[in-house]
Amino acid sequence: MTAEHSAVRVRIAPSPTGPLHIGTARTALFNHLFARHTGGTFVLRMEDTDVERSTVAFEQDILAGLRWLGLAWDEGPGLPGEPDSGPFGPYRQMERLVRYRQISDRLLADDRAYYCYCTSAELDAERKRLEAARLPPRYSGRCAQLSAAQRAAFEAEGRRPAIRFRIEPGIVAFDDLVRGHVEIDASALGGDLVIVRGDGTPLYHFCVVVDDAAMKISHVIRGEDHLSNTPKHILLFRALDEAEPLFAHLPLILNPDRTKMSKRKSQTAVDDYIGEGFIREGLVNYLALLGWSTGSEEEILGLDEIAQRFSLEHVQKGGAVFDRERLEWLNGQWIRRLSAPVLVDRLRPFVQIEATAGRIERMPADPEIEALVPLVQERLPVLGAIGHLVDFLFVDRIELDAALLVPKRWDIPTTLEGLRSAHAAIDQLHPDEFAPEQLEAPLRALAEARGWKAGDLFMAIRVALTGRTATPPLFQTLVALGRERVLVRLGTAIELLAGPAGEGGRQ
RNA sequence: GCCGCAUUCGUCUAGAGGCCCAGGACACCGCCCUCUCAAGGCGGAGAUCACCGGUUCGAAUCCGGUAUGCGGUACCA
Repeated sequence: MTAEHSAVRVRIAPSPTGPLHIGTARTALFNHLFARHTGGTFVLRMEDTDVERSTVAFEQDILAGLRWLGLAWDEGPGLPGEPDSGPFGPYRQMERLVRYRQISDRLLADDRAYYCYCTSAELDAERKRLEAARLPPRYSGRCAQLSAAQRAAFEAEGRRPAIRFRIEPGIVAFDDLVRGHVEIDASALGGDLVIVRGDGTPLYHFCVVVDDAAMKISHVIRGEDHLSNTPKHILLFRALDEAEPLFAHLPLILNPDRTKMSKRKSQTAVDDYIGEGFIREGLVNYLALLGWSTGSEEEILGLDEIAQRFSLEHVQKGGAVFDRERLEWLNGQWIRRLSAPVLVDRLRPFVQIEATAGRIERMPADPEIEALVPLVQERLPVLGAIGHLVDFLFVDRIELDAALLVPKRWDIPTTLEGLRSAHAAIDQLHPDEFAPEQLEAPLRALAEARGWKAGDLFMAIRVALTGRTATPPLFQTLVALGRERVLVRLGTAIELLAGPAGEGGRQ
């Protein structure tokens, strides 16, 4: 890091043509980390020049998602109706049109660019012809030297010209901060590059350079899919007489089949992960470790710790397959680290969803959710799993499967006896004795007196109370249910087993 | 097709000439703990470091080639 040069300025430049993508989030993260580590500035710029596909809803989604992840930007667009923040605004490209116009005019005046009157039909035909001849597609340059008369003729036809930037022959080289020295022959770039559409709107390769220059971006940290485009950008920086930034191309995040991660094959929307109950700590930790490592064996790290350790030298070169299982594990690690009040906050919306969907009969109050924390905290890979874990606490009637009620080593008569004696034992307890420790002793004693394995008795009770064989610890569950409901549910289970479908029905 | 980049256990990765017949983590299997499920602890299996050749006393690490994969090649970003 050369500290004597101008300060580090990095950016994330998403396109509001879809919801926040996991890949965009990761690129934003790396930029943010680099800025934090170097004391630099993190800029957010919306690349909304694809008017057809850009929407304000997507823009909002992206901003909200980045904020949710904790990736605050130092400069960027403001909320609707609010001013942008930062001295290099505006930070939405569609609000910077005059600038692009000025620059393209200048390029035109310097003859670094020219008007091209080819229609897309003509261009398509040309491309097809080249492909048929097994030649690389490339613009012929037939508008490169038009006379004023020729231009006038095209104009008279009503053709709206695009603007093309002249790609001069030569080798373009740069030193990528993660890949090292890269050289590309400009002749492989496909000919002169369209920088402004026929309708006057500027194109990505042009805007990105104009803006990175205007916003004094020092390091362009982006996905590897832009590596091959970098020479175009460098040529543009030179034509504009602007200093080239340093480049760092991050490895791609991959589908399981090792192609670039896509909506078709993977879950790519950050919203969907949020909706499942991934928490920001888990997602950030996981994303940071996709293509980067500390160089040591540390792996459970918070954003600040990651920022301290971050460096581009430890960025991996090869693509990384997105591994949901590892994400879930990391997420669970972070859920376990949350304090009870924070976990209650994070859990509340997910409990609400269960209530709204009618899977539980009412929305529990905060103290009730907090009481759940010890039962669920180490059993949640994602917050959305809360429903299935504790729904039996919030419904009047549970579904009981008589077959499930009978523990593996037991038969129906034994189960009935077990449940009846458990009912009696619990019935004898004073309501104010209803605590985990006070429940366990008598029930264990009961099992021992009858010569049962405690586990079998407990399992019968568990299923009678919850309908399930896998639950939080039994005695905590009993307490959470409360004495009355415990007795009622034991009674219901006994009836079910003693009824026609139960006793005598099986075994 | 052309151009570029990449390649260490199934997956994420450590490794920057001898410490590596390759370490950690997820997933998997087993054991322990244990009222179930988790969590946790311990252990196991899993990579001829893509391949071939070279440099070197010595290569996963350096060089060359090959293969495979991926990315780019738009008046998308």
